[in-house]
Amino acid sequence: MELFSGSTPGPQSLEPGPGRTSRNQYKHMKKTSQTPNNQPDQSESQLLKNRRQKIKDLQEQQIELFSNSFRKDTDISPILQEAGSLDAAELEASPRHYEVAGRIMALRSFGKGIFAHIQDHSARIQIFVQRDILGEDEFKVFKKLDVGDIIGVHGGLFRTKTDELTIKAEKIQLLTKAIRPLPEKYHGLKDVETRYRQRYVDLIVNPSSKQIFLARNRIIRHIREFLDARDFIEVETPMMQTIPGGATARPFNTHHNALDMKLYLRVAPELYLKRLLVGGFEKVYEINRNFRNEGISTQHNPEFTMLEFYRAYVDYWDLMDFTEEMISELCLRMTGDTRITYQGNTIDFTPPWTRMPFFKSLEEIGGLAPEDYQDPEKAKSLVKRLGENVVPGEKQAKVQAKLFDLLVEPRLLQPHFIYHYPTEISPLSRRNDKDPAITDRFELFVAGREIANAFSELNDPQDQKSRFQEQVQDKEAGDVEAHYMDEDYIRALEYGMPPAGGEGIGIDRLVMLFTDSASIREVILFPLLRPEAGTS
RNA sequence: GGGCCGUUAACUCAGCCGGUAGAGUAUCUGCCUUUUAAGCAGAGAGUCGCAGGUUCGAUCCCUGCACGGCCCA
Repeated sequence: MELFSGSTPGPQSLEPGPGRTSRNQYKHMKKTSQTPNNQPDQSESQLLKNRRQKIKDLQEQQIELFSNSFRKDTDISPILQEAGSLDAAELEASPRHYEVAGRIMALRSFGKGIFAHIQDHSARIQIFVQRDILGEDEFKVFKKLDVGDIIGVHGGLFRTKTDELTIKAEKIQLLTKAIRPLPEKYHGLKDVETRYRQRYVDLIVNPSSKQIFLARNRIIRHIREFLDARDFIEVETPMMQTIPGGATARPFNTHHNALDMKLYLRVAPELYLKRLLVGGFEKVYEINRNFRNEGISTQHNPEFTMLEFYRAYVDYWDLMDFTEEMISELCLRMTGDTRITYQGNTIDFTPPWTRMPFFKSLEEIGGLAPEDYQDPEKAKSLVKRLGENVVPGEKQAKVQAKLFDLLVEPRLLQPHFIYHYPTEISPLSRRNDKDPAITDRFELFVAGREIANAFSELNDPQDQKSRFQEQVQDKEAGDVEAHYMDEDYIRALEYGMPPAGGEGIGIDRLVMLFTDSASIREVILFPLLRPEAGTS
């Protein structure tokens, strides 16, 4: 009640009358450009014109349009929980009063009584506004408000004839006037482009969209808890790097003016996290953005979020167990089960998951005979026949990886660890002790896509140097994704990096799985889009 | 980069064989104090993505471009 008693400055309610902030004062306030401009604009839609006229009317009645003097005493959700079991008589016997705030999402006017729904971050509740309770003047002002406006409401709880918990408004204060109308209440906002460009509107009107980002938050929180509980240290390493490394990918270029220095946005944090292993951290992780200068698709956004973690004194086999535990536990905490439904398919994360060597998968899942992928000419012609290009001079392992991408990856619906990738395409992985042509590396596939990439780390500086040199040759031969030489990283390894396992998990793709989203853009708040015509 | 599809009122969508555009919601006016996609009566609202072409006439047919979606690379 104190809020409405006049102890705080400024207009306290919709009651017309002298207020502290007059229209003229408005002009001198900061953010003037954000206050409504009442100049009629010929090109503007009729709806916006109506709103501006309404705003002018409200201002003439000294109604503050953007008041920040209201303090709510509860979210809406607790009200619904507390009173959910109380019937109409119980509520009448012991009236409960609340101060709530939220956005008007629906209005049903009956002349002298108006029903509205207001929505805050927690829930939605109905309010009932009556002329005889609010008073004639204040009621008249409320009738001018629109769906989309944000208001503070003081009132007592009751149940309507249809048994809906409703706040009978005794005071109402306008907190934010909306100038633009919200999309239609029934169909909502469907246009995909508008949903991505104007995510703020999407989040207001599409609860399912909001749920995706709440789920994303829970997923990341669970991962942090999982790692923190196992004594991992979260760190932040450079996102602007002088030598981009840690992944075969094309970087974004940028420039530091004061240092007049070329910089790259990182494609991975890997080499820095391993420097930390050299420095004595034995369990580190980072959850942050990577940037890769490549095409955009339902699976790729140029900036995306990756978890990378490194642990000394474990190998890739240990990491498979660790990954099974982390993701099956995550699944259990997200859904109460170790299975999910993704795009109509049931995916079962119950451990253990299938583990299969890379070349074996080409045979068993890809249906190839050994000579199909071992014979360079056969492999190349097969790739071409499947519709993919072969770059002249491309390494055999790259061709084999393409065969894998075409024939195996799309078929890996259930979780699969594919391990022992060729050394040629794994420049940072430890060689297998028995066969130096393959590495102690695996990738995790779920729903036909790569979710994780992990390996026993290469800590032999000489071997690492020669692998970098090979990459540099590839780069000189025109491979824009090949690694750069990183002398400082070699120097770090020369001080001695403990044997370790490291893994990267694509957070966006994980979120896609647990929110049943077909496109990565559904799980990124503001996905990259080309500039809208006329806005840049 | 290629193929297919889309772009019509603020939102969701119709629009037939080419004859200068409709509905619902929203908005505005009036009525209505327990509704909930409230209701009833009336009204206003459009650069049919942009630019060309064909045609007496183009939202519609053709070409190019922009943005988006899906698939392929």
